[in-house]
Amino acid sequence: MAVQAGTVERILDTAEVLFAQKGFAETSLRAITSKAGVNLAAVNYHFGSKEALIQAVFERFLAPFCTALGAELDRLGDADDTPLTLDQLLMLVSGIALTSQAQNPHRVALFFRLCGLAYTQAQGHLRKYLREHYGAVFKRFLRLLNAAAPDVPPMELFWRVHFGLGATVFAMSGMDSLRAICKSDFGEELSVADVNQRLLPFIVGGIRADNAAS
Amino acid sequence: MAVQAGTVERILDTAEVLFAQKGFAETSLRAITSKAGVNLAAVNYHFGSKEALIQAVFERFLAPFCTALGAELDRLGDADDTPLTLDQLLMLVSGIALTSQAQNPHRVALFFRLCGLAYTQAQGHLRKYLREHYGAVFKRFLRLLNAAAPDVPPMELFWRVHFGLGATVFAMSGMDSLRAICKSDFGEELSVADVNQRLLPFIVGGIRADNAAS
DNA sequence: TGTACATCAGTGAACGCGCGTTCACTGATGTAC
DNA sequence: TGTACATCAGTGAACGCGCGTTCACTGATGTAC
Repeated sequence: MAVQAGTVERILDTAEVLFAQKGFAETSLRAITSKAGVNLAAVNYHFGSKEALIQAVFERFLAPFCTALGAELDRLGDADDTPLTLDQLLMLVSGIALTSQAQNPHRVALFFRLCGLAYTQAQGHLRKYLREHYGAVFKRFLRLLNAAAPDVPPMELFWRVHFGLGATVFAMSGMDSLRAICKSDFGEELSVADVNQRLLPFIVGGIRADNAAS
Repeated sequence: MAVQAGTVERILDTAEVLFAQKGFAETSLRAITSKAGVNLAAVNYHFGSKEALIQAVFERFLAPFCTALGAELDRLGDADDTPLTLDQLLMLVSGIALTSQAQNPHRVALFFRLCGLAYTQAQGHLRKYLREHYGAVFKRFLRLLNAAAPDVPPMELFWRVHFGLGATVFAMSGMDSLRAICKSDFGEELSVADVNQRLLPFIVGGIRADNAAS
């Protein structure tokens, strides 16, 4: 009854916010459905299970992002003739992340928080799903990074990329509390974009660092 | 009955491992007590609640670490006469983290994983507890970092330290799966110490990076 | 055009289950007189 | 030395609760004849 616009979308919209706020296990289907104004059984009707809902939340972010990233990489050409610099590559990803969620940039921070949760919470099914669906795009990007930082050995780069990923995820996850501390300690109110602007040089500096002595 | 050695310790030992493996919400008291071989009611008897058990797990790590760190900082002298370098400071923390858990270095990775969980999972009570008990030590350390990197403005440093913390937490959290990927992709089996050795230059490089233009 | 049936989004109530917590209790040990 | 009582670690069973999931059902819409 009452075919209001987009039950499925309302569930996804609500779920992504609540998951990011409290985590997957801590957010009940009852909390999601009551806040979304839909019937409790609607989640299992449309998605099949809570696990499938979690995956659907991630897919709604990642599918447009990966499509846009792939298209942009195709456009710039994969060939080694004009390799992109490290800064260009990171700016590219950061820019696509922002524009692929044109609606509001806040969603990007929210998504990284979900990524952080995906890594730290159990959710083995989710890690498997992400690897299977998006592992190829990640490897393609890693190859470009290798071309952009030729003096960093591939394995070293592998680790540094993950360190940078960690810094990003952590910064986005703790964004709100860190910004609050920053305001109370330094009296400056930074936007999400301000934090990003500080994050990029940190990562570039980390990736470019001199190799450790033995 | 049967006063076996250290019911309390057996609960803490088991809880810290299970929490790190699966998260706080996902680990039930029944799982902890049955694996520890103690009665289910023993947790509430000795700790009062599950929340209090979580805090006790953190305290058992942090108390000796902070004591050792404070003592070492006292020994080196807080005064500005011979400021420590960035590398020295980070090596100091890393070294104390390792030696304060003399038993086995594996516990350090485990602890950072718990820290990652503490940040990403709800657990508001835990963040409050950590800030109240250990915020002062952290601020003291931040002041020393400021002295060690005088050309990085304090607020910039604040953010970069947290980026570095994020990289650390994430690396330790995902340590096992990252090491597995590293082995399958590069054929090299790294130890936890090897990963740490790669992490330090990344963080130093990130903190030392040139400031972003505007 | 009218009727019978199929499809499908959505519903309300109930299901069984595992959870953290509680409570009356046991049995060993220490203490006072 | 002996007895009564207090303390305390630990126990077993039960408590109520919120959870994800299921199921029979409704009512609107589309389709075949």
